[in-house]
Amino acid sequence: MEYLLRQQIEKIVKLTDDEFAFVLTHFTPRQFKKHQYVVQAGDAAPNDYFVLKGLLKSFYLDEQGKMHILQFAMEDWWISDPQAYHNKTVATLNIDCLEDTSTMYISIENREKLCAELKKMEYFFMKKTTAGYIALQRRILSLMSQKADERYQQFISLYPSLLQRLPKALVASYLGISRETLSRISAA
Amino acid sequence: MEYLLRQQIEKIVKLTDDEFAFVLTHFTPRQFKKHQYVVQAGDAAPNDYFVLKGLLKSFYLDEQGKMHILQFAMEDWWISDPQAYHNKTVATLNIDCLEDTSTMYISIENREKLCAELKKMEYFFMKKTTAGYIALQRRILSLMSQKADERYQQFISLYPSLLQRLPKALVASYLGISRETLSRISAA
DNA sequence: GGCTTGATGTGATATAGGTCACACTGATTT
DNA sequence: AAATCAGTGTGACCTATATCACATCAAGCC
Repeated sequence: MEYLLRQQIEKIVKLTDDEFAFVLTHFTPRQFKKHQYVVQAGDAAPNDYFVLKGLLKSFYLDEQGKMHILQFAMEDWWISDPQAYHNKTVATLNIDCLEDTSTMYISIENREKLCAELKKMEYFFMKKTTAGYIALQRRILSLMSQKADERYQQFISLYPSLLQRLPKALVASYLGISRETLSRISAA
Repeated sequence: MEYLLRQQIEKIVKLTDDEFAFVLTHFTPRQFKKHQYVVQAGDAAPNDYFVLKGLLKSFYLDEQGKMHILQFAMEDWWISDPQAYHNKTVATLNIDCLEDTSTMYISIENREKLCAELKKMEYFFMKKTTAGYIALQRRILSLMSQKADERYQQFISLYPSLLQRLPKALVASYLGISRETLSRISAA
């Protein structure tokens, strides 16, 4: 299934077979079961996971124990606690699986090595991070300028396939609204 | 004043005098006056500005003409419309000056060249973008999990120096709350 | 088959924050 | 000196959304 990873990388930089084989040596496969935690707040979180199959969420638990979903990740997406990962600190986020999940992860050490050894990969990660930055900025604008129902409509059009695999309560949490409000919105 | 730029870069990668001179050839100085626009929604926005002196804001105008501030930038900060910049599309954001400001900008073409020619700089931009990504994620969490007054307190402790240079109405817009609400909060 | 659990809907009520309107102060402009 | 304008405060009222409580339905489990 690693071809998924190669495919994604090659959307940005072309690799020879040897190069890809080299890239692969920096990754480790790992499986998780539904409900299993990949990252727990308070623990180290030195890995960035590329999803081959399955579905996960990353979330923050506030002081009142309320859950706020930052991200979902399904096939072909990446997920981590970026702060813990890049700054090599302890996680503030949690990541768990909504379905049985199969991943390939790269540790921050391996990533640094890989980037140093194969500049194409540094370029790849650069592009990926930049795209992520732009997406986050859009999300901030959406939180600031749109009403609950507009954000929901936007979610539907952006992620139709995700929608079908997620309970509505989780979509609500991602959108920053309550379960009940989302229920009333989607009824209308 | 270019030493400010060198100083910032060298927090992440060390440069020889020659290397920095080379880096500098990719930048262009430019001054703006208070109220002047640096980027206007609808126009191209192919430059990323490093602020030597002054203060700017980037903002989005929604359909109702309401302003939503995404970012401020003062000395030692960078500002652009990242989407327009990296994807070479037309701007959706506006950037204008709150004070007379002096910048050095790098066009996206020059940045690509520079990164290709001097891998240290690619590494520098990578670090900068990653840090930005993490900051945006924190802001999303803050918008989702904190009340207006908590967000304001956080802003005060994060950016005490900015606070003094900004009218409260702009701080309110950045925090995603109304002028009036901020006034009542800061009174309490 | 009965039972727990997860997902969803919906009514009643509460509230944070928005909106509108107006007042006051200091600058800046003419 | 008068006049405009930017920044700020504050009262009255409105509304989107949260919260609480309960009902329903389906699915997996003993």
